[in-house]
Amino acid sequence: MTSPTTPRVRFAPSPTGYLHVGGARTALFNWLFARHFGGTLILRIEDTDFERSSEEMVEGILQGMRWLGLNWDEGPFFQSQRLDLYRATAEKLLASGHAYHCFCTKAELEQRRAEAAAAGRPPMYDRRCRSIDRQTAVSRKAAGAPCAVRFAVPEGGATGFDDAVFGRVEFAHSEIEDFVLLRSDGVPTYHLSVVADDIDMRLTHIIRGADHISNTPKQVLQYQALGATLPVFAHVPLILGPDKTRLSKRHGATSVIAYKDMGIVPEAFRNFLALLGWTPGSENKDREIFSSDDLVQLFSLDGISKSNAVFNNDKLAWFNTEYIRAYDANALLPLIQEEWTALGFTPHRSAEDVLAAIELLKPRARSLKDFATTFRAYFSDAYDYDPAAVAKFLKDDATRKLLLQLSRRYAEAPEFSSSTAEHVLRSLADENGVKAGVLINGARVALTGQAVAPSLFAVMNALGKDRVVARLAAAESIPIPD
RNA sequence: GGCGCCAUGGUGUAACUGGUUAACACGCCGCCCUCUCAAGGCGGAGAGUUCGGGUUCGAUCCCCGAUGGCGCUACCA
Repeated sequence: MTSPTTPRVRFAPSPTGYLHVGGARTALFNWLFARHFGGTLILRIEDTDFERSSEEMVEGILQGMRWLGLNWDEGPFFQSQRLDLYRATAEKLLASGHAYHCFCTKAELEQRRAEAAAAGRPPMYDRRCRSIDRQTAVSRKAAGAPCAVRFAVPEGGATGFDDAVFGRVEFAHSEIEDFVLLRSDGVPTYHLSVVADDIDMRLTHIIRGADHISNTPKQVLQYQALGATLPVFAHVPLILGPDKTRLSKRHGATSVIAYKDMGIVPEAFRNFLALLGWTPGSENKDREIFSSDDLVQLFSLDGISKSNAVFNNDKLAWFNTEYIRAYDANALLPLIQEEWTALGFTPHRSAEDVLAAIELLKPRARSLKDFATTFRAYFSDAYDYDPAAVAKFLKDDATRKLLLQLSRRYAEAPEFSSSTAEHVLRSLADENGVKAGVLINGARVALTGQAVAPSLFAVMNALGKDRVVARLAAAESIPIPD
């Protein structure tokens, strides 16, 4: 037996230009697993499909991982730069008789597939090139005949593996076709490059999407042919859209960065994602909020569920409010600033006032976006009045007149605080036989432009005397929507 | 079509190796609080565990079948 080794895992996306939700969850699980055991996470870019890959395309993936706080220990490695390894591996398989040259052209294959389908036969490769003996194959190749390399799947029996999530899974060899390892242009297919790399990188656990379950026997066969020890496979169920079909653009955002752009806080997204297809055990069943450290400590392959999970935006939104609320105002500020600059908004208040306003508002924010949209009036004097709010609370001329009076009283008052502000307002209402609520609601719209805000006197306190006086005085000139 | 996997309220999940009024969270509804809206507090509706057979004194849990969903079925990954 070998000495106990720390796990080595990998996240191996293909470079599509962005990190999608499913990939992010796979990355997260690998990261949690590695961190839990003090292991190593390797980032590997599977870019053997040159048509669709370029080095720039990886930036989106890195960006997504950084946003989620997922760091890696080795890489990124690019498969496009490791071609020699794959060719050598194919050569080994060829030499040991586990693989053979195939001279069938793509067109021929397609035609035979069509015929098979028409005849109701399974559209598998008919293995005709398998009978060409090695000598003639080599000379045909040397003569310039283009050929691919296929794996020779054993005739009878079955190949299986013990999945850490799904348990024993087996496939009959009759169901596995002689898959291509090396294309005729010498570029490896996924089936070859994953195995060659996973062996070369000494990975101990393969944690990846369940869509790879059916591919796994093809890989197991190669491990065996190569005499390599099998890693532990752990397939993670897929993430589905609300209609229970695989999550795609149709369902809205699939890119992780799109959620950042929606004003989601990374901790919220990570927490949400972690709980999609995994539970930290029944001891923690009444808890939903887990810090990064909690997740690392609690993570285990045992908690991974076998059934696919539906991505639920409402739940994500809930996590987001929880996290925004729990954030320290100082820590929230840079995230909010990003929103501001994105919208070309500049706050006109002192750093201290900005922080105080954030403190006041964060318990009611649904998204970081709120700070740059509906909460503008707390950070700048340039804000808009929501027409619906004006129509609801500020259309009455008498109310506007009273707000003007209120403004004067505040201006004349010796001191200004939440409690004195409230006292002054209620007295004015009493004197005029008006309900305090009328003035309160009107003042809220005048001060914030919104019908919805924190407690009015807390708002006044956050705004300060001068702004309150000025904005109330301006109430009269707020346009009334038709 | 073939092969594989999965199946607990609308959603995410609990329910120790078969014995629970099937639990929690999101969402939804109502009430309280109240200056608005959230939040918060309280309460409620919503699944008898996809369906049908077994095994068992007893099945969400074990077995078989059906149905449904998903995945794979490329010289894509």
